[in-house]
Amino acid sequence: MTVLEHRTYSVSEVATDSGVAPSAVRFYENHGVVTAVRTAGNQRRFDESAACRIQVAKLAQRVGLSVREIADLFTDLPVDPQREDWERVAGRLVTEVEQRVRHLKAQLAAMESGAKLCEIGRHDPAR
Amino acid sequence: MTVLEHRTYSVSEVATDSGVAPSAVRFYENHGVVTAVRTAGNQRRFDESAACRIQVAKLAQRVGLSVREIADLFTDLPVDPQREDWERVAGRLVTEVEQRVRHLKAQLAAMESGAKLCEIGRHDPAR
DNA sequence: CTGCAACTTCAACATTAGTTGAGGTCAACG
DNA sequence: CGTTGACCTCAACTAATGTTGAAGTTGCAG
Repeated sequence: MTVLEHRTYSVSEVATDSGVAPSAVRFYENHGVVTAVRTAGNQRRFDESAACRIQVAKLAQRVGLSVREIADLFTDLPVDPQREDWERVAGRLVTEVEQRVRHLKAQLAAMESGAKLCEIGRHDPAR
Repeated sequence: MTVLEHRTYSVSEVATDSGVAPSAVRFYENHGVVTAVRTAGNQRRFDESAACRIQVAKLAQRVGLSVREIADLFTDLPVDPQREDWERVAGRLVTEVEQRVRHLKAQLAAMESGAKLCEIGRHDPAR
């Protein structure tokens, strides 16, 4: 039973596949969103999941996560992640975002029902 | 029937009431998140809604809106906004965010069901 | 092999979202 | 009416998220 070596991808391939610039791919590697191995000549080689990570990263940024938070989210994504690994990460991402949306809604609701429309937890007496 | 002049607030009052630094209050005024009138001596005076706008702005940033987008969201908030004005703005904010979350979920779902776990709309032939 | 497109690093630049500090003015308490 | 804390503007700085360009290296097609 051979260990089938999946093919690798260069910076520009990952860039094309994920829809970002090559410079962004390098940036994401520097910040732990994707990881790469190096060739003998020091060039980056990514696995299949790299483009996927970057696509997810762009989606996550759009709903308020920082690059740091995204890298943290991916820390327990194994090399060659399987569907269930992606499902777990996607689930955690959605949970986090839904929590932020719940917080948003709760605060908005509190403000709308506040006496002066917007005195959430303030009420400093002397004024 | 007198036009009851609601009291005004200084930069540091708005800062305290909204939980940000005075420098941020000035920044938000420069970027159209809040508006101010000026005293004879050129000092900013805000209405009650200023602290509220900033609180909403911080919530909105947390779910991915830029300062520009937030200022745009507030453009049709009248002076001395009433509950229904806030409800309209809050509704638009929530709608926008929920749209982003729907997009996130849809893309994640598409990626999870994709053949190679992550080839959403790419499939370039020659490779 | 050779040549050239794509790669490397590094530093500088751009933009967004603020903060800090200098130098000067205002307002309001006593 | 004077003092003093809060205000004003402006410029410079920070940090995050990238992009651009210079100078040099690699890898692959022919």
